[in-house]
Amino acid sequence: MDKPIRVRFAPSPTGMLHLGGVRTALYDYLMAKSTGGKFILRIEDTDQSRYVEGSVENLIESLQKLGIHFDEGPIIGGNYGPYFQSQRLDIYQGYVDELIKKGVAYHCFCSKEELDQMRQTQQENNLTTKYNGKCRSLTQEEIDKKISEGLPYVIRLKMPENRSFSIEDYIRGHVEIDSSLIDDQVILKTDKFPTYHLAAVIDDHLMEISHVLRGEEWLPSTPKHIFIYENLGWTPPIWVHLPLLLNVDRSKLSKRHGDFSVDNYLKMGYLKESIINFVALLGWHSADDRELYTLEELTKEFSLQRVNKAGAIFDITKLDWMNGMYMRSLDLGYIADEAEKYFLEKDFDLSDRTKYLKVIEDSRGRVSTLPQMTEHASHYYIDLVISEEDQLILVKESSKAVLNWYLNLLTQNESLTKEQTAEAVKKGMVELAIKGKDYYAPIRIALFGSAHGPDIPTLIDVLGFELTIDRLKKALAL
RNA sequence: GACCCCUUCGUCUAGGGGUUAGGACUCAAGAUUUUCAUUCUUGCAACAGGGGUUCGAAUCCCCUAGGGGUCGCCA
Repeated sequence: MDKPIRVRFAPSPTGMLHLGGVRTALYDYLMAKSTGGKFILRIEDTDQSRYVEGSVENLIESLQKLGIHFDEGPIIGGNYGPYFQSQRLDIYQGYVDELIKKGVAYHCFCSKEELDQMRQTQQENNLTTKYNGKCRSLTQEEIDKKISEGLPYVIRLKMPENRSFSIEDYIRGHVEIDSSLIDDQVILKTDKFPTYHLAAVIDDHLMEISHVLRGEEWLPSTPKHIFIYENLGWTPPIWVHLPLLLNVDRSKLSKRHGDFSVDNYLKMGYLKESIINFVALLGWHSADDRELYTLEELTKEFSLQRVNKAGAIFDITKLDWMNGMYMRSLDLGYIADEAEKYFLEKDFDLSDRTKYLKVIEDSRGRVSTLPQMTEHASHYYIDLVISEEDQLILVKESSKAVLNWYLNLLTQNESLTKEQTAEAVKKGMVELAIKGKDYYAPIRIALFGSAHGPDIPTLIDVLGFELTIDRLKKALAL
């Protein structure tokens, strides 16, 4: 029997959770859920200089908002904690000592200036930039002396010279990388914090991670990780290097090209349902033609085998379509609740919940995001602004006849159902002997402020008896 | 520059030796609707190029090209 499936999402707290992270976290989550495994959140805060205040909170909140819940991690804890790497420093130190003892890691006292110089020279001579191994064979005496002098140092991995590392990647298959190309990676920094390479390996092992899902950008450094596993006597996890999410110009999704944070997309009025669904489809697809999935349905359908190799461009056009689909198909009350803050921002009076629900029902079929509804809905909530062109239509004799007919209808029938109104609309056309545009345009302009818009029964139904009459009178008064 | 990864419509993708290369988004046209939106129908649009292997290649192999990633005491 295979080991239980345990996957982890391990972001560094350097900013808001962005869509690329969501995709990784989502695949982690789906993988765990679909196999009865565990999904772990681990915070990789080993670089204090890049730490951004509030980002851990944002990461957790964003995942929660999207419904991607983790089984172990910050706040909720678990049997493999702590889940902040900054709280695991002692653990790393022990393994660093072990690696040094084994002779596969060493002290390096080279200064930043020296290293910069070295890199520059290498670049000028078109050589691979790599540590030159100056401190590789320092004697114990030399090391002790430098340490006692208080010289700062780092610990580097002593990569073997002539061997080849084989990576068996779940998605990419067999990848071979020659050790001579790999740098003597710093694994412990001057400040005694580990670098990613050390901390991730140790934690993944200690937390019994079975599959490491991460972006493809990690593939080139995987040999370093394998080397550490080997020398600590551990079995590496199954590597799963996910294709990258790309900007429209095909470069790696980055902040430079826009704000791809979850917060931002939520703020722009995209539903969590469509964000999840859309992001899931960036790199994964079922064998059939299906594209619409709830998170729960994804857990049933998702499989790592069907994840693509090529990077996927994040194109918002399809997200817009998908969001529109969810706007129309999800529960009306839910959409109304989600949209409420955008309506409140516009100072619309939502005290009449029934009316609000009708407004939402009419609006949601016409747009692709939550806030876009407010524009259409404004015709129901604020005083109409009728264009000069439309005013010319309203003052025509036939138009007045139409408006009067409706005014008469409404004053005589205070409570018409939509169906009854629909019948009345047809009757009015016959009685007045006015057809088509001449009949519909004036009434729609009077009630909605535009010749284009919802059908008349809907208009009257949403506006309600009083407001309809009020608008009719105002139009007649022009 | 070196190394690694990738390559089917503009975009997301299905297909993995024999298919009229399928779907979705976008766009266009038409239908429905009093109008707008929705919805429906149809259309435009792709196997990066060149060599092999094979009776047969989008599919397997090689080369080339293009794109991306990595080359930090960042992750």
